[in-house]
Amino acid sequence: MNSRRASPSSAGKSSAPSPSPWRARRRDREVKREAVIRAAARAFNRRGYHNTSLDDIAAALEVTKPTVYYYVTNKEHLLFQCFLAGIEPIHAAFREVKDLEAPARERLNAVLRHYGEAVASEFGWCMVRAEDQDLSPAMSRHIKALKSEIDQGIRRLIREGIQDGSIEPCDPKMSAFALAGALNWIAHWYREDQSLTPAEIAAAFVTIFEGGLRPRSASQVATRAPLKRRVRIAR
Amino acid sequence: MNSRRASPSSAGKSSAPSPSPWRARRRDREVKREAVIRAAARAFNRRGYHNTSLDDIAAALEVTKPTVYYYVTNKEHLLFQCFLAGIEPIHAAFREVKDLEAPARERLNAVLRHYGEAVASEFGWCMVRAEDQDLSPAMSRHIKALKSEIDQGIRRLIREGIQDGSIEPCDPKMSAFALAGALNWIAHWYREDQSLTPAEIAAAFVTIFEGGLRPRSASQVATRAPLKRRVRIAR
DNA sequence: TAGAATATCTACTCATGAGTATGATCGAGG
DNA sequence: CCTCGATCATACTCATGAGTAGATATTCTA
Repeated sequence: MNSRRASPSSAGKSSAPSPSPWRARRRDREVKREAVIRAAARAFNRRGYHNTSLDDIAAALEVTKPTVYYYVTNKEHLLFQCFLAGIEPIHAAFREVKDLEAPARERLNAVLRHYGEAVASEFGWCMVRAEDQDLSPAMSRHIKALKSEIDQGIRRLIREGIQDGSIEPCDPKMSAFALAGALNWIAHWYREDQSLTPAEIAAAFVTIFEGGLRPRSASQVATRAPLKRRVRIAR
Repeated sequence: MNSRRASPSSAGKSSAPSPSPWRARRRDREVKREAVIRAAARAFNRRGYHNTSLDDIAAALEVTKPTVYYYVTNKEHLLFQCFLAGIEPIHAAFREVKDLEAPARERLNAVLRHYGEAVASEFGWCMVRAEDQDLSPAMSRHIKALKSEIDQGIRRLIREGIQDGSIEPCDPKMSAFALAGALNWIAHWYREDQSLTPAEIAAAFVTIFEGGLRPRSASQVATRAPLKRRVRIAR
């Protein structure tokens, strides 16, 4: 983490003489800034936003609070940066899928897989839990807007799927809520040390969403209580 | 909980006829206590646990903070009470369904409907968001245990459904996470003034869970991009 | 109506944590 | 070697909010 200055020390850098130190400095600074954001994400993830002090974050980086403030303007912005880092891959997924020739259901599935992986990522917690309360009105609006984009994107894909016949007709709004909710919730239970990788989890979820609980095979075996479980009417 | 002194209070009670004032007092107290808990739930629901001070709750009840402390021991217990109030109907749903003769899928659906309604209730937020962080270790364990019971109950119903053929074979753990997640998330977006009632939302979700996104009808129309949307391969 | 529970208020304490003022340090360029 | 700017630490301020001490008010009982 602590990238001490890599200091190429210039020294006859090709012919180009001088803007290198400036550039190196700026790059260093950006690296450190990202380290701060990652440390914050990890801390928020573990203890929650309100139970994480900037002193905690600083301690995790082995620096002091003013140093943290040297890289971010305040705690709220810090959360916001974590949020952005978490949500970016989802936007990327939409872009990636945008111009694909494929039934909308498959495009939706691709987005959902990326979505699930993003939620299980280091920044998943921040992405999922930011906004609600504990944010200034302005910031809250901003985050809500970004989240809404994603919601609308999912709804659109569902509508397109219904149109092209690849998705069973349904209420796009409710379906989008159900899908996003299931995936968002991953942030509540997933921890690194899990047996499944984020990709595997996302894939499992997509399978569940696609198929539903009701058996596809016509079989439809028992419709009565099968083996054990006798009724004890008289309670 | 608070076992108030049953107060034999010595004094030849025995034949004594009228503990009525005592009883009335106790009832009053219980009513007020519940009012405190409801007020807290509403406040937590709106502004979140950490952004709600006990002064806020007191103000909502038009009393002062010490009065609130007269009815609950501290903020954490207050959240815990809200949690219990929220989770009770879910436990009730399990009990209700326990001795039913019906395919497990239908029993599961009944539970999920109650679950959804509970999450959309006044206490839904507290039930869903409690535990995580911001709770003492002991309380956290307690709440986790109660939540785990519900999770295990859902998994059990899924397993039973797979056995009796009413549910498509799947990973019970992942499926339970998906279902609970989708329903839990309702607490994040549902507000009273919605067009749909909690019952309607719960029903809609169960329909989605059951059927899945893939069309049931064999039709399977377009498998290619349908109308607009031409590819711009060259990026 | 005295006197007890019971119920509520006024006016604090005290810890925590966000954010800052100010000074030290260190590398680079002159 | 000295200065300058970038970086980081020490040591604060200040607001907030949980929880409490010690009244006071309100009933009900005797």
